[in-house]
Amino acid sequence: MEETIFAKTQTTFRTSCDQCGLSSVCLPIAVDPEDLYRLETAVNRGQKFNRGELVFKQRDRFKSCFVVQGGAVKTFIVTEDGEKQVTGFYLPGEMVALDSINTDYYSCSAEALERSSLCEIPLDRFAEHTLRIPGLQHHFFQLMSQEIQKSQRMTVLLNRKTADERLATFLLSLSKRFGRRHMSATQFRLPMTRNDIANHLGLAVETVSRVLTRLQKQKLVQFQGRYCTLTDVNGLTNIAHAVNSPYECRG
Amino acid sequence: MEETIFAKTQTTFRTSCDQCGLSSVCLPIAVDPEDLYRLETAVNRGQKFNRGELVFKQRDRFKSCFVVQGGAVKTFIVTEDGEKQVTGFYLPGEMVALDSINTDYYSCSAEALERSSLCEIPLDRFAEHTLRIPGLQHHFFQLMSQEIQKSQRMTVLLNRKTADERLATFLLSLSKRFGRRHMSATQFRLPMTRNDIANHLGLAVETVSRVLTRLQKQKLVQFQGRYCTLTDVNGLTNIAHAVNSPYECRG
DNA sequence: AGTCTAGATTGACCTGTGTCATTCGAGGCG
DNA sequence: CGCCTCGAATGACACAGGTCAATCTAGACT
Repeated sequence: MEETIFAKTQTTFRTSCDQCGLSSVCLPIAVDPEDLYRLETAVNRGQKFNRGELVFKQRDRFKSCFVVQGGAVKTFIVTEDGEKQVTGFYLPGEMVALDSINTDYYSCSAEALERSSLCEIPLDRFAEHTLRIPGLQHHFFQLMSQEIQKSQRMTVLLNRKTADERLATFLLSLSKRFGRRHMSATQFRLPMTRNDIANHLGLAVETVSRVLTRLQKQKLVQFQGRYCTLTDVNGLTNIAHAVNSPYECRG
Repeated sequence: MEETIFAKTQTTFRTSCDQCGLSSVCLPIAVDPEDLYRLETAVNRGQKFNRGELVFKQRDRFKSCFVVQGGAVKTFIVTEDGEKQVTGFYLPGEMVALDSINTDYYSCSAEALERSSLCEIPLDRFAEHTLRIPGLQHHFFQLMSQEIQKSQRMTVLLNRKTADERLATFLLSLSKRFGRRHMSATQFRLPMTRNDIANHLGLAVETVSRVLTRLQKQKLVQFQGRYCTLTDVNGLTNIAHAVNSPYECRG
């Protein structure tokens, strides 16, 4: 039933939280069986979204965070001046909307990149939950800290890295994250378009294309359309963590 | 006693929290008088740091957040590959180290940009505090959400804006933040070097210099060394929110 | 199968911003 | 007071990556 080498995006979703396989994200919320039961009744599991559908919309009233079960999601903000900026990609096991917790409105929109399944975790009455479930608060603080740190690493990426370094970093990040969920870390399908990647990394689409073909020529990766095989993780790592600053070294 | 037009950095610090003038940051933590008393005993007020001194250091055990009372602080991270990246500047009334809450270690270092005074808010036993003070958790979640959103705006800035737009945005941000604290929003001293600005905005120092003189020639700002006078806020706003993307429009 | 469209690739060219090198100015100190 | 150092400003030049334009590819639909 499992698909071949490439990470499958639409799997059969389990009906109980403790079998979901994403326990490291949600289950710390529920430490004892009673909590687990409450969690299961509170959480709205396995909502499906088609490619292009919005999971939530910037400026809508904040209601829930979402955990990706299958598929993939991108978040983006639209700035005052109408610029669209992809702020993140979310893969199975990752939680979306942490940036909006305890604010009144969603601070970004989230859109399914392919047919996806998400768990909705209602957090509008967050305070009550935390009183009931002791570990919950700590867990969410941790998730939010990570989100800040992720965003700061992004800042470094954009500030200090060349196009090649950005893309190597990006591919390795996907690899690591797929790997964490027991999917292949070296062979996967990119759920997003080159355009999304370019936007996210602050590059032109053309540059993304050029760099990817260049990395391919260097035998570091191989592409067949969206399908991606990392053939030399070390090589990529070397590029990603280039010892020096963007402009004074290359090669 | 008040200094002239320029925001004073070393003021006489009050001894009680409710007179501190930063109430919007700290006092939501303490909603009733008893809480206030607890807060005053818990918080370590008015610690002084000289220019260049570290308030806390990346990878040190996380202990406290800090609120800037007077002066200014920069935070920076050092990446695996030895790059230094200034992640933020913190002015009076702003809280530092939110990105480290509920993590084991500080995720960045904080350094005083001039002689500064900070309030230390011990949060290592954060969970107990939140049980005792109901509003505390909500308040901190809010602060952290803001921090994430700030970081995301930074991403947009770095991704989509030219050097001119970045600097206009930067100056306006300082202006707004000084203004919030009842300091002049149009005349202030930059507490950081051009180098810090350049690093933070992902530019070369030379570019910062050139752009600042350019903005000066356009009569939008005026500089005397670190002293800065915004002479045309609207003009700056126009540049900061340039209607189109960096490269297809200029002027 | 044939058509359509959105996404991806590739080449030619251009420009914003980085690098290098030099000069200038101001604050700290013997 | 002059020396020293660090930060800032400015000019000459180089190049990474953007723009424009054309072509190719692969699903989606009739």
